[in-house]
Amino acid sequence: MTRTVSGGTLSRRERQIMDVLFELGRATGTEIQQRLEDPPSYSSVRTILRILEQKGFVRHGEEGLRYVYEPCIARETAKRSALKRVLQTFFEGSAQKAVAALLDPKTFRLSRAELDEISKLIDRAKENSR
Amino acid sequence: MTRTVSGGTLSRRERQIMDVLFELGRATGTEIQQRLEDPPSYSSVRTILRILEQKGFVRHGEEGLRYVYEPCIARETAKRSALKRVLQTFFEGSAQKAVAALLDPKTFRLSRAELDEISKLIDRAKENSR
DNA sequence: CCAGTCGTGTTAAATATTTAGCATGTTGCT
DNA sequence: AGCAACATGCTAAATATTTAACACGACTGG
Repeated sequence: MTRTVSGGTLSRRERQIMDVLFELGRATGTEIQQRLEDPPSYSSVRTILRILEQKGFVRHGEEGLRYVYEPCIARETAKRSALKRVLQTFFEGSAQKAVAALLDPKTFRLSRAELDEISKLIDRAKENSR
Repeated sequence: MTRTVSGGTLSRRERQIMDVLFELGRATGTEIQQRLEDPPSYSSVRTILRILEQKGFVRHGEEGLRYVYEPCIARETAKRSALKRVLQTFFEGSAQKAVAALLDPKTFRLSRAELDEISKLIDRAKENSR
């Protein structure tokens, strides 16, 4: 079985760090440290980064002097699997229900323009569903 | 600071168990055990349930002989905060982008009827945005 | 050139998590 | 009553995670 990032395989800190990396795309140890809650020492952050790298979730490139880290998994893939997990847990697997929640004005405010955009997407989806 | 379930406060198993509980609404130790990946002994599951209860994330009622557990946090609240987290991490905070991903036929297949339903929701949202 | 700064590698200790074992109590059945 | 089945409480050990300390090399400014 493939270890998946969104799956429960990661420890707490590991997940936090992965989240930062997905959010930023790529980041140095320092940047990551700054974004963590209850930030530990820089040294600790690097340790976990090294572990994540060993596990194959992260890779680094050298940029001048320092390392810049990024996730090994395509953002798209991670996105999808994160969504799937939320769907499974909270929306009985139904994308429709999730969309409904996203449209709920109590939670998220969408501008008129955004709503129009979404309308277009739906029309397009309807095309394809024939 | 309030400890939030969707926040990174939980350990791996704790999270897995919370996910099951959110999915099922309420469940016994045995049911939870069955749904865990790499299920540990029943005994272990109960230990973590007790910890979660101590931390205030879960409560139990006695049902006949056995305990039935459920999350302390309203499903709705948990839903919203899970969505927010995904949005923040993967969609630059944009609900629109998330909806787009949910409509992507590569990932989720929505029936014609569902698409129509969503259209209605959007129309309603447009009403409110005036 | 030399001291100071910055970044990394390695290692080991502290802490948290996860696991399971055993004692005990209740129910139901023969 | 006595036994088996099942559930919980408590406790301790095994394992994983998290943290930081120290050593070393590269670059920088005086």
